[in-house]
Amino acid sequence: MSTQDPTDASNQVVRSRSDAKDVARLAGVSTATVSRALNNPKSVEPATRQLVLEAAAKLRYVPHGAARSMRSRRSNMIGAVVPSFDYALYARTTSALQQRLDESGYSLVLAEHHYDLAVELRVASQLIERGVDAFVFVGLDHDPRLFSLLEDYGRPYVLTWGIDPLRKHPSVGFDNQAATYAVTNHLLALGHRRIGLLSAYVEGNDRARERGAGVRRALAEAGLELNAQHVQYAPISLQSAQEAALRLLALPTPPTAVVATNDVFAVGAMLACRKLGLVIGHDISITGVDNTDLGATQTPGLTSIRTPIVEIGLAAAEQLIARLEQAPYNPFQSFPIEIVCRGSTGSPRG
Amino acid sequence: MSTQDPTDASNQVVRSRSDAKDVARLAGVSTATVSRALNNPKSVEPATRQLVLEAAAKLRYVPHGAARSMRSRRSNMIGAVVPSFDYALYARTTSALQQRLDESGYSLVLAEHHYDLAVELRVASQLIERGVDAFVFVGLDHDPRLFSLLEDYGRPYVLTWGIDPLRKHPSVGFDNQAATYAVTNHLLALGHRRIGLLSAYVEGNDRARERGAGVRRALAEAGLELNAQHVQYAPISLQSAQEAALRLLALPTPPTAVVATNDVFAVGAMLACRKLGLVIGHDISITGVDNTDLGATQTPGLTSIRTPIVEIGLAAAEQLIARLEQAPYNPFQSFPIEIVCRGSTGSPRG
DNA sequence: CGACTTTATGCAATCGTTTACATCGCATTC
DNA sequence: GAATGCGATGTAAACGATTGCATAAAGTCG
Repeated sequence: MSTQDPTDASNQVVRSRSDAKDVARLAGVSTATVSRALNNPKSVEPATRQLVLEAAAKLRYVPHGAARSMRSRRSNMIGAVVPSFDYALYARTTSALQQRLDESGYSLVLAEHHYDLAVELRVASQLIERGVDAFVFVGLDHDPRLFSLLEDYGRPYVLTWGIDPLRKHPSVGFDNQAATYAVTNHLLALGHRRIGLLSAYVEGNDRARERGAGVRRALAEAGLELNAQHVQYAPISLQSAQEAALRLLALPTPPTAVVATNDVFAVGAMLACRKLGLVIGHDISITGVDNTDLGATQTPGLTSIRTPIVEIGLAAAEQLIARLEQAPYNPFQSFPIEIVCRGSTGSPRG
Repeated sequence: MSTQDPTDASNQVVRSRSDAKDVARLAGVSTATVSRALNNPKSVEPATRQLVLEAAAKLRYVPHGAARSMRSRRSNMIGAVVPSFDYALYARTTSALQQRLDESGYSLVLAEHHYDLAVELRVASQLIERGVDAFVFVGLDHDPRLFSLLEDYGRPYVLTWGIDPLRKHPSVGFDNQAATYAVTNHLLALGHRRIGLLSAYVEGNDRARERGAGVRRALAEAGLELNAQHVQYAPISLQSAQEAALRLLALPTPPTAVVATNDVFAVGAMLACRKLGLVIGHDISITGVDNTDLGATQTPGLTSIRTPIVEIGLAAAEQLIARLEQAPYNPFQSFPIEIVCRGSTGSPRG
């Protein structure tokens, strides 16, 4: 447990890195046998295998992955390209992904693109250079050249947080439109008629676009429509969400309810309301999407949609592992979502 | 922007991966020149360089990283081993780390150990196998064999979120003890005498240990001591923090203030208080550490300590890049912290 | 018991770069 | 104008595994 141990007994053992040749020599076999004993145990005599394992352990042998992947054309690394994971959602999904990959001996290489599809293309190319065997991307919107690249280099991939409606690209996620459709209907049922939308920029972001569409569809079905003034876009941060919400609330006839396309925006809106002295759930209703701790712990609690944050990570990992190991897999997986009602929504005043 | 583009014009160009030999042929030079043109531009004639770059672009050449790292013994990958990044803090630090690394052409390989130092050792070995050039670890507590391994394989590393008091291991962070020392003094100044501690398990977690020590030191200097009953340990999650806080509050003489070793615990405690109908900031005071959005957006806002979450990631990246590029670097970097007072703290009742 | 199969192992080529060394031409200097 | 040096380029040998093929030993069968 301690950080220090200057007299570590292991000093007497090997100091510098040893290779397969060293192990082979110590075990009295060829490097071919070392390789087989380590990677394909049943292809060598159990006794030989034992010898090799002992030699490897004694020499603290760590195989040279670059050499392996050069020859075997497999690196056992998976690349994940996310918009940003200084964002609880993607961090959780990625964490689940990493855990599942680790169980099967894969490592995760990570890159962010900060909602810039050109950057996404660049980092994906970089990850191909690093030799990753397969990719996880977020969302359905991508530069077409990304798919060319993946095809050229024969890298399997899976899109997450949405299902490709054309069933062209393997994807795991849920129905983003249904999420906001559900909360909007909830607000309509409570009697709201002037509903605002607080959204992420939709350029290159299908999730935001679909979530906006869910609101519009619900309103349309109620014979209403989304007033252009009642829509505000912002970058994903509490600060800018708060500012956007303030703009919304400063209108001559502000909305009585605000649908935010995610919990961060919703909490930003809550901050704005508190600043203006509005009582959330009475003077104004607010909903989020993703049901994060951030929203759930607010006072009052944020009405939101539980999305399959962890499930997406696990399913993506499983699909890619199956594909890499030539096992059967389900290319399209959609998870259910569910509304979680809390105090941030109520009937409009008067 | 669209996901689909079946008639992508790029179809007519190269389909499968091309290597340096192809580029050399097209440019009319040797592979050595290709390599030099790409990696060490000033060592070739500008005109030649141009030729190579054009050929590379035309063929959509992506170098084979494994081959490169095999020969050059450099992979341009950095490994980060964190306890968990389904935890806002580490996710933010890692995000900052990734961005800074990306700027300099490095990729980030990520692993989690979930507070198990044996797992940490295992994944570190796995990352060495993947060929990472250097490592970032969280905290000062590690298995001594981890350091042997790093030494054997000559991999530079930096510890984060704390400064090695013995100045043995390069480290960037801040004084964890000072954080809780500051909030405890704040509470003492407000008149609190019965102060409780809500902490993560300290085994293998120097941050938690130091933060506990900060409370004890502040109390000792005030002639008080931490009642053993007033200390509760829990895994890092809102749910378990809430449960631990309820145990604390159920005591015959519960503390009038609770110091939590991080914001998640603090917010868990707030949930517990709300459940019991206690008015936070009046009936009871609560403090956190790390000044996260989660705490800042609570009602009332959580008094906390701003810690250098992003700075740590940037400094770690810069240190490692400097070391890998033989530039001068500062192995020990300590950042200041500062108390942020909000409504969750006030004078004790009566 | 001989021919044929199966199994375990070794030999050596191979993956795609980088880089030490050799070479060549050209400019500089006396 | 010969000697020298230097910069740009090519040649070919690495880097350390995996794996196709060859081989030897052991097992199977009529």
